[in-house]
Amino acid sequence: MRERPSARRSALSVDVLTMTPHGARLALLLNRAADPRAKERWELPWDVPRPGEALDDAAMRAARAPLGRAPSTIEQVGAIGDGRRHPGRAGVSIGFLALVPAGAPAPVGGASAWFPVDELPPLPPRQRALVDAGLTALRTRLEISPVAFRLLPAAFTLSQLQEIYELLLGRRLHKASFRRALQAAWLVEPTDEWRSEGRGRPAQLFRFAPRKRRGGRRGVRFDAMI
Amino acid sequence: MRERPSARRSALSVDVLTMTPHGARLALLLNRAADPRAKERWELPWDVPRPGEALDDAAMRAARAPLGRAPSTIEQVGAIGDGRRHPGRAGVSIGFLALVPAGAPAPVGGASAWFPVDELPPLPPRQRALVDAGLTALRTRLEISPVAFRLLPAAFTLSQLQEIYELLLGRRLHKASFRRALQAAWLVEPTDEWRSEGRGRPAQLFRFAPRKRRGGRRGVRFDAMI
DNA sequence: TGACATTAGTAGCAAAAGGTGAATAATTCG
DNA sequence: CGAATTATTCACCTTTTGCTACTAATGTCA
Repeated sequence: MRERPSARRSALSVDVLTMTPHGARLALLLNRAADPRAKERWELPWDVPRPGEALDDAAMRAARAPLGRAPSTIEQVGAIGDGRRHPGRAGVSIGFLALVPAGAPAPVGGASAWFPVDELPPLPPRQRALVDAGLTALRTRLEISPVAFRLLPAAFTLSQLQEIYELLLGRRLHKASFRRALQAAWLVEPTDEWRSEGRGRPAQLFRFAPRKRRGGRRGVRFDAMI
Repeated sequence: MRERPSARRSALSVDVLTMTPHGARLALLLNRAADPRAKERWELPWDVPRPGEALDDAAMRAARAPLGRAPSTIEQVGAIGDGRRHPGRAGVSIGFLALVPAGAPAPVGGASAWFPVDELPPLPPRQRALVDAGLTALRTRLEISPVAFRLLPAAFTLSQLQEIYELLLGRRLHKASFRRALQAAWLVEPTDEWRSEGRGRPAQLFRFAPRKRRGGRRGVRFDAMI
């Protein structure tokens, strides 16, 4: 079982937002609160970096414990150091987004569970703010970082990929346009496998394999601003 | 004169990347190193947050001291907490990007100076990494956050705005296309002032005034990824 | 004063990119 | 086998973008 961070006040914590698709929704991994006096019963996995340890490594440790394995990516999303309460009473908490491919196993033991992000239980205020920042970052990075691919196994169907985008964007996308744009960007390559998912025509499996940038000259886009 | 942070080892520092356009280049504000034994003679302005003080407020203090006034924006760019050296020997350093409109006065006293970002003197390794992260963040946020407008005074010409974009993107943009996209996004509104800048036709001044979003339905763009 | 250089701002067109619905393909189920 | 279901592609049309060229307003200098 994992070692729980000491209850002593610490200067710094790393708090992990472990996300995975669960059906048509995004799920977040929460730990049962260690402190029985805590008003909130659940909290983000968190830990205190060891002296000299890189923040990413500390976050990876915190993510690994309840998950039972390493997430496919971990990236920083922001630091909060104001008066809002943190379960470890850390002065500053740094949020990390950990992405787990769909089909993740249940968390280790009964001390952790997945929650749909739109039905989260009450959280310590600072962690609640980190969750909001992380969800915003996830959507912001969707078009510039391969986050969607990190929420899928190495081989996936284009319909699965589109579902991830729809889940993260919160709206339906047109299938033909989605595929045309994807192919034009040389981001995926087909494998020679096909998956039959019950009824209907089997789908070809693709893998994430970004190719060289073709002439990337582009004007400026102002329509994504504010 | 500003109070220099204590030389004691601290758990945390906020380090500020103060940027302003200088001619056709971006300039960064550096402080002369406090420690005479330091190999690098210059360093990013930095400070240690007071207990209970929000990180943004601490960063604003650190930015204000050498600049003599508040920057137009300050935003977090990332935290580094690995083995790389920091002048205050902080365990973790959080980088903040502070933007200053063009035409900034010279820094306060002789303890600070502007340097073009592509000709920076040697910096403490951790601060060097923060600078790189900050420049990347600046370019990444260019299309989703009004950073370019924060590098200009409240009233500006469209040519000035285009120059900022060209400076940040490192490439020339087409005038007609730039203006057409800008007008279509309802981001600026004309004032009734005109500026005569020596030779050539006088330019109308505009101000940043984002209007309501017109139907924002859009497909997914994959061409900005990786 | 008038030709010319210089900077600002616009039009218009062709090409590329994007949105949409329908057609076609390959399966499972009954 | 035929209906239902899912995948994949096509064809058509609209919007966006890149580009060249043009007009406008000012300073310079002979």
